[in-house]
Amino acid sequence: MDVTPILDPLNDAQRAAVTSGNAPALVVAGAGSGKTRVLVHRIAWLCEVESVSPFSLLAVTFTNKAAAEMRARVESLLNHAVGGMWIGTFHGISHRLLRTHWQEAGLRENFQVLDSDDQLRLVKRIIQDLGLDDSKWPPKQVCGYINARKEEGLRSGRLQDQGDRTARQLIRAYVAYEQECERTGSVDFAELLLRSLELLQKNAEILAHYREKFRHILVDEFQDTNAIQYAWLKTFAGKENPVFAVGDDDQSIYGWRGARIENLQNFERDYKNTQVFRLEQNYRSTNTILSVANSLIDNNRGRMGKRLWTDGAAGEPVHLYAAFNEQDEARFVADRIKRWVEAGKTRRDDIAVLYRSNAQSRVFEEVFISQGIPYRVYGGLRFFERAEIRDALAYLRLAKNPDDDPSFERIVNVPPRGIGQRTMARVREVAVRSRITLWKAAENIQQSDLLAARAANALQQFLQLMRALEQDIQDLDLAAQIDHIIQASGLMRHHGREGNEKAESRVENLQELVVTARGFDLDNELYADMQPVDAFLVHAALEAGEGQGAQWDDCVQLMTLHAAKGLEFVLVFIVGLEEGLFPTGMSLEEPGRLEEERRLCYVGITRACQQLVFTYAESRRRYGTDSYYNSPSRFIGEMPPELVTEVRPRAMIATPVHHNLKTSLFAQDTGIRVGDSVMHAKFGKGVVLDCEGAGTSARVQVNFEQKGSKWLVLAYANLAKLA
DNA sequence: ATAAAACGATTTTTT
DNA sequence: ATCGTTTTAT
Repeated sequence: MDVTPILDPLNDAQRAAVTSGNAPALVVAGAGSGKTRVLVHRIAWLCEVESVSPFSLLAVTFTNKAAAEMRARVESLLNHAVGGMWIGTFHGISHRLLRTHWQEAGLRENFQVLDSDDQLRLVKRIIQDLGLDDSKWPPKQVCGYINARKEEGLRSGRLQDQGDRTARQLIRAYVAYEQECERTGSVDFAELLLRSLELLQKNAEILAHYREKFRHILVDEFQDTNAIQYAWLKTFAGKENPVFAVGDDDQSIYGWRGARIENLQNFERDYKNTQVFRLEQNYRSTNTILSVANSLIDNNRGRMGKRLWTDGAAGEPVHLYAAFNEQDEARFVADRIKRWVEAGKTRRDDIAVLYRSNAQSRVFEEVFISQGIPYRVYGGLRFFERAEIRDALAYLRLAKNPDDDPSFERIVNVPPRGIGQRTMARVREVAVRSRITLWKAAENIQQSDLLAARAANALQQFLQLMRALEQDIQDLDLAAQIDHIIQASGLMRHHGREGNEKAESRVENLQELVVTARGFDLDNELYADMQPVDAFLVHAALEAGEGQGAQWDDCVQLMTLHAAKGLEFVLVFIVGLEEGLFPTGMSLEEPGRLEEERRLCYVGITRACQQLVFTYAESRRRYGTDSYYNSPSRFIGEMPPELVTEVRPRAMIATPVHHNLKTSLFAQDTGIRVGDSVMHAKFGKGVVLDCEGAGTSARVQVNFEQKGSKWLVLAYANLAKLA
C-alpha cells in the first residue's frame, strides 16, 4: 500500500490527526491551516490504510457546497468514485433517514419538506386562525420561537406556560403548527433533525443498525453545531464509534442562530479518551496579517487557545484609512483596487470588500459602477428561493400529489383566476372541519351551497386545470414536465405579459428552471431509490442554489463578513470599522455577543493572503439620517499599532463630488456609454440614461423616442450605437 | 384585480 | 433612505 499521496502533503500536526487511532478526535483547526485537507486525507487514510469500507463512513457538513467539495476532493485523492459513502449536510442525511424509515418515524411516505418561506406562510396563517393579532405576534418571531424549541429538542407537548401569558400564546401557536404539519405531512428544517433523532432514540433496532453501519463519524465546522445536531451526532456515535470533529472556536460566528461554541469546548469532557490536535500553521496569510489576527482574538476569554503562525513572508503592514464619509470610503477602496489591478498585482476576483451588513454594499456598487470596476455582490435571493420558481415547483408538486396543501395554498390564485381570500377561507373551513385536505375540500364544496356561483366556477376551473396537468405530464421526463407545467399553468404567460424588466427576468428564470431540470444529476447517495421528480423537489428544498447564476469574469467580490467564512482573497478590505456598526450596537450589552463580533472580525482578517486594508467613516448616513464623529472600532485599538499604518492618499480634504455622469465599463466591450444615442430592433431609437452591473448582468436604461424609458440587459438587447 | 398609499423594519444566514 | 408588505381605493 502506497501511502505517499495521503501522507506526503501533510505537516506533522495534520499527519498526526489523519493517522490517529480509533479514539474520538478533536482537531482544533485555525483559519487557513488545512482543515478540509485533514478531513479529506483522514477519509482516504481510513479507506486505504485502515481498510474501512466507504459504506462505514459518515461525513457531515453544514452546507451542500462543503459536502460537494469534500466528496470531490476525496475522489480526486483516491482516484476513484466513492459512491457508498454518506457525505452530506445534517439536513440531507436526516432527510434520507426519514425517507427510508418514514413509517417508524411516524411520517407518511410522501412527506414534504417545508423551507423557511413555506414555514413562515404556514405560521402566518396559524396566527390568523388562532385569532391573534399579527402585529403583536410577528410571524417571524413565532417562527423563531418554534425553531428554537425544536433545536432544543422540545416538542409543544412538553412545554408549560408557567402562568406566562406570552409563553401561553406561543405554545398555542406551536401546538397548532405541529398539528398542521401532521395534517399536511410537512416537515420543516428543524423537524428533519429532531424527527430523525427521535427515530434513532425510539427504535433500538434502527439505531443498532446505523451504529453497526457507521464505524467512523466525521464532522466539519464543529463549532457551528447546535444542541440538536450535537445530540444527533452523539446518538450515532454511541460508545463504539469514534467522532472525528474538526472546528475552530475562534471562528464561531453563528451563536445568534443557535450554534453552541461549548460543543467544541466540552468535547473532551463528553467523549472519553479524546485526542486533541491543534493545527496552527497557516498557509494563507502573511506574518503581519496573522499577528494582527492573533492579537485581536487574544482579547476574547475562555478560548481553547491557539496561535497562528507561518514560515512565509512578513508582508506589508495593514493599512487603515479614516474616511470622511461612506462615499469617500468607497472611493478610496475603488482607488486602491484600481491601483492593484493596474499594477498587475492581482486579478479582480482575488479582491474582496467585506462589510458587517448588506446595506453597506450600496455605496460601493454606485462608486464601482461610476469608476468602471466590475463587481459581484453575494447574498440576496438564490435560485430556488425566487417566487416564480417556487410557484412552478408548487404546480409540479400539486400535480403529483393533490393533497399537498402548502402547494395548493401557494398557487391556487397564481396567476390570478378569481379565487380570493374569501373563497379560500371557506375551503379551509371545510378542510379543517372534515379533517381532509384542501383539494378534497375544494371538490366537496362544489356540492354544497357555500360558494357563490362565480367562485365555485373559478375553483372548478382550477381543479380541472390541475387534473389536466397531472394527465399531461404522466409520460414526460422531468424537464419536459416542468416545461409543460410552466406553459399550461399560465405562469409563463402571466409573467410574459407584464413586459417590465423584472418580469422578463422571471421569464428567464422559469426557462432556466427547465434547463436546470434537464441537467439534474440523480447520481447521489442521498437520492437513492427516488423518482427523478421527487429527487428534484428535494434538491430544490434542501439546496437553494447559487446566489447569482454564472460566475462572471473577473469581478471584485462584495460580501458580508459572514459570507466570507471559508474563502480567501489576495487583497481584502474590511470596511465600516466603526463603533456601533462593527461591532454592531446591538452586541454591546452582552459580553458574549461582543466576543462573537470580535471573532467575526478575526474571520475577516484571516481571509487575506497578502494585503489587508481597514476603513471607517467619520460620518455615515444610516436609515436616512447622518451620524457624525463616529469613533473607529475598538477592534482597531486591539491590534499592534506598529503593524497598522494609517494612510492618507489625498492631501486635500475630500469634497464630495457628485458626478451624475456615469462612465460605463461596458464602454470597453460595446462602446456604449451614458448619453449615447442607440438603436434597438424592436423599440427603435433612444438615448442611454443610466447603467448598472457588470459583465453578463450589465444593464442600461434607455429612453426610447417611441416607447419611453426601459431597462435592458445589455447582453440580450443588441443595441447599435448611433454616431 | 390592480394600483396607489400607508406602514414598518432595518446584523449576520443555511438547511 | 429604501425596500417589502399590507391596507385602501378605484
